[in-house]
Amino acid sequence: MRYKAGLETRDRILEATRSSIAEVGLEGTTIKSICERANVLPGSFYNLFDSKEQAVITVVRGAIDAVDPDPDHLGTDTLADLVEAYITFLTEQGDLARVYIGIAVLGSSNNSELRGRMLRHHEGRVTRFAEAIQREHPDMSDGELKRRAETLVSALNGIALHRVLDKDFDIATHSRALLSGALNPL
Amino acid sequence: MRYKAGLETRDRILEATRSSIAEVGLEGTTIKSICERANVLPGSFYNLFDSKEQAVITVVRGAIDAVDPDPDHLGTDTLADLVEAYITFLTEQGDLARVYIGIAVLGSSNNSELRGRMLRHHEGRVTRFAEAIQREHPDMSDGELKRRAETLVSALNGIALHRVLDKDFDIATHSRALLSGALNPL
DNA sequence: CAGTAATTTGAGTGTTAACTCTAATTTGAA
DNA sequence: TTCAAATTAGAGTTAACACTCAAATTACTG
Repeated sequence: MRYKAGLETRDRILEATRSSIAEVGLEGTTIKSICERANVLPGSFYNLFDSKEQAVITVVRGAIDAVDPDPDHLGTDTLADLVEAYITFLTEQGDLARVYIGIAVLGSSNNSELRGRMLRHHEGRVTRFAEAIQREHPDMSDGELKRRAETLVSALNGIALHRVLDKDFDIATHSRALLSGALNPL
Repeated sequence: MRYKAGLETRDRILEATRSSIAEVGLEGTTIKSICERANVLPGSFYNLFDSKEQAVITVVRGAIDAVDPDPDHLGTDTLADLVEAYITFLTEQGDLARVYIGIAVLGSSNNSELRGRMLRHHEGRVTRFAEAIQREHPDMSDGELKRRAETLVSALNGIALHRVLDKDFDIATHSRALLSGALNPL
């Protein structure tokens, strides 16, 4: 049972955790950095969360959910829709996108809970892309569908990742280039 | 001036640092983990290196150099050659490849020395790819050349990165698919 | 076979991290 | 208004980290 004050503090702590991961990464995010951003003392943090990891996982779960704008999975997306949705997520949800990329790619190695969650998420994403390709190419074999989906999802992640290093990197143009065949102009 | 014993210890420490970064990442690599792998005590480590960071940078520099099998830059590589060289590096230099991907992508955020080094390396790599594209398409504009090179390098890194999460991921097939246009079979 | 310089030892230092605990304060239902 | 439960405060604990240092040992040179 929680009072209103506790729930508000909890929200502040999660927002602080999110911004801290986005700005300084998982490694740089400490109880101290979270508490300072949230204007809270360690005792309050541990009154609401069992561990730092619990707060981090809550934030990451939110980031994973935000990647997929159609959780109901209506099955009508085109490949271009999926790519555009990813571009939109990356460009419009700054902090969450940074958390997502940071963890998807690098942070999960230590933490088996996060790692498992991210791997399952990735599997689902590849399936989603494969189904979209199949809608456009009904005769393609399952193996080929999966292979193409994997290439595309990994390549998109590579592009998203580079933005973490270079703030001005134009994600949208590069992502669309993957689909338009601009890599192989022979 | 160093005795032979010291040089051998130095090699053991660098090899230990390399394998530690490859296995448990930069964050999991501690003086203790290095010294245990190298069969050395902390005092010996600090007799040969000024800091942990110095050993790490030495290892990373080796990984960066190993990516490029033609440092003389003869200017005769085709795009396919460059992609194949990267595939070879990733598949045949297991530990170094893991170090490279780990740092290129995630580890450099804390460390400005590493970050600067990696950014310069990336720039050089994009230029290299752009020149290879130009050799095949002499009429393409500089902007377009750079854009295509950036897309390709980032996408390749995304594919390489996914192998860190999934040991069985087939880097070679997916990397070649980027060039062959198999992403966009419309 | 000195003697000196390099190397190794391993206990020790200072710092910072996550997390705990008790007491004080605030909340809100009866 | 009362009072038990929820919340907050903040000093304190434990552990792990990078790194130091004086003494013991080993490697090479003349």
